[in-house]
Amino acid sequence: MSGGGPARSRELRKQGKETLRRLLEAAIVVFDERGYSGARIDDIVKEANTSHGTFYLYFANKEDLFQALVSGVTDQMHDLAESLPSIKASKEGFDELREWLGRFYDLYDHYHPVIRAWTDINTQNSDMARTGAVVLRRFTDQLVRRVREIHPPPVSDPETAALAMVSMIERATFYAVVRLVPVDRDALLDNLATILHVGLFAGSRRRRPPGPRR
Amino acid sequence: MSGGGPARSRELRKQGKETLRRLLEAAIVVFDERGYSGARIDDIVKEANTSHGTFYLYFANKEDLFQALVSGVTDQMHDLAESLPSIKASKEGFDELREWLGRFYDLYDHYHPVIRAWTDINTQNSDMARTGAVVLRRFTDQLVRRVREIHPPPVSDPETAALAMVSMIERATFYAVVRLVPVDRDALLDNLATILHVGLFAGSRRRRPPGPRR
Amino acid sequence: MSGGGPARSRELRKQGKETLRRLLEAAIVVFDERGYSGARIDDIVKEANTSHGTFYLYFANKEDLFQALVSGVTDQMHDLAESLPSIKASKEGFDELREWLGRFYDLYDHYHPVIRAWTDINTQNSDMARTGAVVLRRFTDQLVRRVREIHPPPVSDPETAALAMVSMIERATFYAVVRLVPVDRDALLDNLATILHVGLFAGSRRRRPPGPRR
Amino acid sequence: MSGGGPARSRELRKQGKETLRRLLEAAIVVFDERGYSGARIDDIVKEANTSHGTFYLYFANKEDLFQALVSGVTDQMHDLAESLPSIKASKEGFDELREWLGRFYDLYDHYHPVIRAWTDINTQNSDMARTGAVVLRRFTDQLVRRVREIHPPPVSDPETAALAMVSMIERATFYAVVRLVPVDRDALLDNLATILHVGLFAGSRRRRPPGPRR
DNA sequence: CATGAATGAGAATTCATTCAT
DNA sequence: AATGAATGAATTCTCATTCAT
Repeated sequence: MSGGGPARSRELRKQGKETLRRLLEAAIVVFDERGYSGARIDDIVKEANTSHGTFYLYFANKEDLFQALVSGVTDQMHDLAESLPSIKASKEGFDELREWLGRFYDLYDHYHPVIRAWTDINTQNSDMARTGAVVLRRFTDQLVRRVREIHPPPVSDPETAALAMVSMIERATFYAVVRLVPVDRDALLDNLATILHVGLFAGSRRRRPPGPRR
Repeated sequence: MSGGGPARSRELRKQGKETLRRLLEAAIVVFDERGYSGARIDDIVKEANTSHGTFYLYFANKEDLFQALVSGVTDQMHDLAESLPSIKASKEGFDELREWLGRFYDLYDHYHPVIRAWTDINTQNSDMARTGAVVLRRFTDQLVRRVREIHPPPVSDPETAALAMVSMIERATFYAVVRLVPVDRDALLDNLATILHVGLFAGSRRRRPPGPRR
Repeated sequence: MSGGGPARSRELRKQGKETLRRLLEAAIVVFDERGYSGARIDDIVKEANTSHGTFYLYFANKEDLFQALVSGVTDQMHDLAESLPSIKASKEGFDELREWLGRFYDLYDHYHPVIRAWTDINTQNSDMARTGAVVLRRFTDQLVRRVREIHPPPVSDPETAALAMVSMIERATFYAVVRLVPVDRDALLDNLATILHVGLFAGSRRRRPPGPRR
Repeated sequence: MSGGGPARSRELRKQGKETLRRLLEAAIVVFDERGYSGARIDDIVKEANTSHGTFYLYFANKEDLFQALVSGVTDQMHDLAESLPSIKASKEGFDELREWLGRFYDLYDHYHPVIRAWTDINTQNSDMARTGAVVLRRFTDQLVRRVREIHPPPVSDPETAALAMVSMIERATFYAVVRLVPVDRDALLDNLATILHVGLFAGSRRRRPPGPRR
């Protein structure tokens, strides 16, 4: 993950890279504790064990740091969307789906403070909101593609169905990750995978796919 | 919707009630534009066409105002959760479900700036987060109750299934309301209702329920 | 003299006007003591007996305050330029010229900290520099007009001659006002008036105009 | 021009001298763009293509660098003042005067950012202001000497007349050099020389000295 | 000699809240 | 009941200077 404005214009040596990394990780921690707008630069540098002035060597301001984090998350989200496999009716298909959901969960788990703040930065016309829409789009588009591969077509409107599925995955993961509901990772993933798999193949199969482990 | 701290202890005449109402509505507008922590008292009083000093005649501070808004939303959310009807397999059952989703949508549409700000107030240990969890709980509990009424049982784990459904409804509505995806109210509601209805009755019915209008 | 950005958008009552005036006068004092860039907002508000926050009620920042001062000076400079009388060869003409120089001196005396900073704010492309050029232009233009009224023409190139005269007046006044040379007001004014008057009428008169008082 | 504090105590090799020279020239450029207090060490080292740390190898701080520049200018100004020739009524006298003004112009042209910054350092009691007064004094004293050589005495008060002349020369040159007025070097110098020469010899001559070339 | 990194004191700015009218 | 003015604590940001390599 690369630095913000000021850092982008300089060549960073080993020490510089390390400091940059520390600042980015510290920001995630502080955003988690206090939210984006509640986070003070001061909190971040303390968490990163560095000084106030150093912060501004790497980022123009808090938003610049946030941008750097967001663009990192965005990249990984895009890769993840790309890697959504074809969804097969078989047990193997179920397992692949569940495994993919697991990777989504883990990414979300690490970056949820950033993702959360992202949603909160209410700037209709900013390109931050635009970026968010693009990420969402990548997930739904890829899911639409996978749904279209299924015969017979499980739904009449794959576009909206995909949006609904992504909504479900995203928010349920969010609730779990921020502990707003007391559900553990495996239980959630089993259930999500089951609901999705059943929903997509209920019309063509008699029996349920392998149920959740617990 | 009632006033905050200072206002609570006073009897409000007609003029006072009007000012209070203007402040609350202004706050929603400003929270929409700038988020909770980005909203300055100054913005709110300007939007409400009143003065700085007047604000503190009605609210102890910004959080007090926010509490007033949240408790209004919370009450309405609870009423709405309560009103979720038994879900029947019939065409009538579908219509009732869709109608209920419509009421959810409209409530969300008006208050989304408040709901959004809710997460902005990140402080894990505040009772604001607690309140959010309670609202979520009410929805899932009520939905679990309705799912349990269905025979044969459509899912093996009604608790997690309900969580997934609520997640889907909430987030898809959010995406639509804040225009992060270009879908209109009716199209979204038709599709959500269909997905939920099919999901709950697919096992016991041969044919799809009435499809979306468009 | 009117206020800066923030103050311009509000109606000021008596108390507000008084505070604004105090801030502007305080700024002149502080600019004199420490120069423009050396002046801290803190110094200014202390001199004005008000608080830090109050400053920003009237001005967006130091430059905004400076702009307000400059535009005040500019207006008075323009009026002064306008009031340069026709220059007559007579004793009365000499007296009128000297009186006008006296008004220039007094204006400069009060505002020299502002004028000085103005010159220092080296911003080739800013409109501040532009404004300075305009003021200079007004003086030279008016002087050219007055020189052209004289017969026979005392100089072959009135444009550059006027520039030279204005340069002399401005800088000599500056040296005197900031005490870089030990010359008092009356002595300087007598001499300047004499030099100018002789320069313009030497060709047509035999005798010197009434000499300086000392 | 010699280096500042730290550099003074060291013997500089070829590379060192080159770096020192680059820093001094860079400072002039940056002072021109941003003024003295607006100039950051960072700007200067970037302009000089060197690093932050290197700056402090040659100068103790920004003021030290400035002192080095000022003392260079001061020396050259003193030499220039010394070199003001006796002013003769003849065509040759006019040419010598104009040539001297040309040297003043060129010196001013190169160092005007330094001269300008000089006033930016406002602190009345600093010896920097003292130095400025001394330079001014040298010019006026030398001019007084030259005026006293002229018979019959062209003015009754040579002291103030000299001050007025120096004021005119300095400020007109300044206006021209910083492009506040659109006049080119030769035109300005012709006119200045003419005005001075006529002023000093008008009483004893019938005809104008050779007019400006354009 | 040279450099990138780090530092922290100092200055600017914001904004919730109080107050006098 | 309403308001304009004032306040100052909290925060952001800048930049001269030092340091380790």
